[in-house]
Amino acid sequence: MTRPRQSPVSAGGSTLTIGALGERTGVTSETIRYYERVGVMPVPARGAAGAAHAGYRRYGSPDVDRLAFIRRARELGFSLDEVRELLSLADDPTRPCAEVDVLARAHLDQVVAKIARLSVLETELRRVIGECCGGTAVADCRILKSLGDRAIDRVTVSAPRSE
Amino acid sequence: MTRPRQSPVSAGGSTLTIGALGERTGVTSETIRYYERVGVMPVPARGAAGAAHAGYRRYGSPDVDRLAFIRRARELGFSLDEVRELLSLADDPTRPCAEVDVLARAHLDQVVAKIARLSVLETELRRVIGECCGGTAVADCRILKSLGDRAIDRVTVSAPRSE
DNA sequence: TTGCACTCTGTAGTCACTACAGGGTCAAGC
DNA sequence: GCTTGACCCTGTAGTGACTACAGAGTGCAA
Repeated sequence: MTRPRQSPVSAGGSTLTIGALGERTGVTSETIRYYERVGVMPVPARGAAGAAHAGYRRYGSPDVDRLAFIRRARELGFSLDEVRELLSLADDPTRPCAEVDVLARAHLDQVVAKIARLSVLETELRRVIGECCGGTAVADCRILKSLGDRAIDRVTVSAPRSE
Repeated sequence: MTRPRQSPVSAGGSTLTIGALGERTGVTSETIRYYERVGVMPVPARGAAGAAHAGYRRYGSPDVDRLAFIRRARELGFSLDEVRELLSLADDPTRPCAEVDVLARAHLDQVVAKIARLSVLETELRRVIGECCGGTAVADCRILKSLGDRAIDRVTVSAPRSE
């Protein structure tokens, strides 16, 4: 948590260590290495043997941009697969913009569907909580009784995992 | 998908195979075994050696009830840890109902928070999509440009993983 | 006897990280 | 020169809630 030493690469320099890159983008070093491993971040150059910080990853401003892009897409809820797709679209400026639009709209649909499912859930939970009579023992607990019911069958909640 | 043979245990019988239990509750055999492994479903009796279906798991109606309870709680978005807690509450009828209420309310809070985060995300996505000018090449794509921005910094979206 | 549906165990994969172990590299302070 | 401590390296394993598969056994009908 404390920050007694500056990152080994100067703040304004064009080459950044993984930690400095992480600081600029709000991503941890471990996550950056993970992104490299799964191929959304490129394999970077390394400090030469004998030079300062030999073997350390070296990043430049295109990497900052790319990582910021990834982070923002992730914040918007795109999966890493979708991010990969967006990046490959961005890398080839001749491809049609419509592809991006399709991706974004599909994602929006997912978000809207997720909100709808959660809203059903909220209503259901409020109903279940509202039934609590304040009894002292769970033997009479209406919440548990309600969970034992098939009451939710009334609404269409499909896969619970993607809630 | 086809169903040419009936489950080996008669539909009205008191002992069910794992497949029959799954049919009644909409849970796959693999998931039921998983629930057993992680301790939310009890270790069931088995068919005796020499008897029919030796070694097969045998379930009764309490198991149907328990699994239905689990499934419904999962549909309401409770984690398996929370389900375990709910079940242990239900198993001891002398414990106070308030504990269940606390669990359900905490969960409701999470659901409400999740909806709020997703709604921010929806707005943001709609804005981003609305910016698409219908250009032909991604070189001019405003969606991609917008993803390159720091525009979302205006809103508070924290961990993307729990979206 | 063959085929098929179902069951068994055990292991590995999914997603997007996160956490660690066990080591190397540097700079500052004593 | 030595220690301390911040940072970096690789590789592996863990998370939650399943899902998928391999390779084997069981039982019934044609």
